[in-house]
Amino acid sequence: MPILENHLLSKEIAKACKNENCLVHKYQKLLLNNLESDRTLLKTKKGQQFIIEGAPVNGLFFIKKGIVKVFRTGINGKEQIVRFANDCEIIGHRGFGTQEYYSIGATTLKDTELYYFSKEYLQKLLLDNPSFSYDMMLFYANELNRSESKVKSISQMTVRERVIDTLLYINRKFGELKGYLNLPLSRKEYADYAGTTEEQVIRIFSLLKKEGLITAKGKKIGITNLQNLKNEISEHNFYLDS
DNA sequence: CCATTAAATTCAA
DNA sequence: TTGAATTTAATGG
Repeated sequence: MPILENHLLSKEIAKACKNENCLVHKYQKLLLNNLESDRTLLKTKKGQQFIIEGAPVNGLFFIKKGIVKVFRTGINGKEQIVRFANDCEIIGHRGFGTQEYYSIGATTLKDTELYYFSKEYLQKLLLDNPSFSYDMMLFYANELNRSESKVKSISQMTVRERVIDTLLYINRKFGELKGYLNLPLSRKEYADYAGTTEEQVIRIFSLLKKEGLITAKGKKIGITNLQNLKNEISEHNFYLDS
């Protein structure tokens, strides 16, 4: 790859990602500027599904820029959203090791650019590069932690608490933009993450509005009393940053 | 869970 | 930029 192109690519990444822990950022020379680098850049439009449950695993996705929801479909056909992911996150890692098929699906929530690395190439990198392997291991450990917390939250919290927890998660992860959560989600998506139904979410939102804890204009949700929301779930405060 | 109405979002002219 | 068409929210049974 020509030097100039490398340089532009690096600058582009540095701009897209200011997170020091971002693996693509940290290992960009290894991942992107390597001669043997086996990657493709995938440009998807909003609402596009790029991982289908049950499809064979050939590699791993890194989000270059955008937002993605990762979900699993239950027996009843109900969608359980596992997590939301934005810039620099890894998608599809569960199927990476021994698994042959994806156990999750992933859909973009806005126009998103993804890097796709082949399994073979990443395996080579992991074998050759201890530091990269270590960071990947930390990532997996953290993911495991997170998913265990989530199991707890779904089994021990009330519906109202889970909805509040979801709001706080979105707030933590995506922040606010002029008074509203910086990610428009449908009530159904809140429900799918909180493990409840659309109607429950709508009713709880109405209550929270009456109580002056949140405001809502369509898909734009504003948190007006963050502290009180936190207080309600404080006895369960096992959520780790994610 | 479903039906109805209100509201918001999208899309194309 | 508008408003008609479509999708989504909210409520009550």
